[in-house]
Amino acid sequence: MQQAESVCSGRGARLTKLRRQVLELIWQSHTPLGAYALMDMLEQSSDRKRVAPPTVYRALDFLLDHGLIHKVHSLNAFLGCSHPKREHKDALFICLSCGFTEEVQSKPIQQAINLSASQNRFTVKQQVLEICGLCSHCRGASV
Amino acid sequence: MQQAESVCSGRGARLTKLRRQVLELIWQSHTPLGAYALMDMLEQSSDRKRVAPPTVYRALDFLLDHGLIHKVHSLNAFLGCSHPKREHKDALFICLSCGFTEEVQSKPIQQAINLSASQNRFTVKQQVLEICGLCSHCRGASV
DNA sequence: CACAAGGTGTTATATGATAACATAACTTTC
DNA sequence: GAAAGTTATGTTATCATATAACACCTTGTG
Repeated sequence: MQQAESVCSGRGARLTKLRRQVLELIWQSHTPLGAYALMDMLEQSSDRKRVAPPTVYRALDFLLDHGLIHKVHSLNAFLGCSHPKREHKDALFICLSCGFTEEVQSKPIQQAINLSASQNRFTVKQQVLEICGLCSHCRGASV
Repeated sequence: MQQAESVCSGRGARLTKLRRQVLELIWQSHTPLGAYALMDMLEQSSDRKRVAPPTVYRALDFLLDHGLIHKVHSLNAFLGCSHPKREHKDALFICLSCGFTEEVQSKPIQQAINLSASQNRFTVKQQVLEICGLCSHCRGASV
């Protein structure tokens, strides 16, 4: 969370109360959160009355822009980024059982993707790699 | 399309008129189609009057289950699968300019992902790899 | 034919996301 | 510290994506 502060102040971006609250909620959950769930949680957990969708989406856009969260496309949900400072592309391992989601950086994966892209003469702008399955915890237990 | 027939009959699945129409529409487009676009196209292109969302989503679910189409999560859209017979996991290269989307199988990518999964003691059920950028055509032209 | 299973139709509604415009809060600059 | 400008948030409406629940029809089977 202090990281977030420093990232923002480092670029003159304002981590306002709303944005901070949204970021905290996302961080407190170790499973990805949808925008409407966030709206519910904001309503519950604070002085604030219910915010409308644009409000929360703007906060999310801000956090996305500054690399403080990721969007999980296969869930339409949002997740705190574990290393907001470095520029990075990484894989998300998403447990279908407990929802726990881990962000992993892998050079081999990245190299293989870059290789495949160049073989297809393709210029990569963005990539989404989301791997759903069972985490080490849940694959032992029967689900 | 004959492939689709054989896949279905091979497992006693019924490729009904509706399902066939949806599949044909998806195949005729070389860019991914959204569910509501499909509903519009069904209305236009056939005897049929406008179908409701559940109808088209059920057809899509059927086609997904049988591996005849893929869902492109980053676009919330659907795309014909190029090799419905073989079991496969692959990468989608999606051109942001022309929308052309190509399904690519890459052993190095798959090996790297499997390696990373096993290092994280993670059992993979499904994976989504979507790479957005510019195709060989569009990256020459200014966009 | 009667029945069961599977498929489709229909209505309503949840969830995800954005456009357009109004108001409020914070920063400069003077 | 007030005026002006910028950035953030509130509000209303609306579009897009997706599913739940239930009704009806179709098809295959005994």
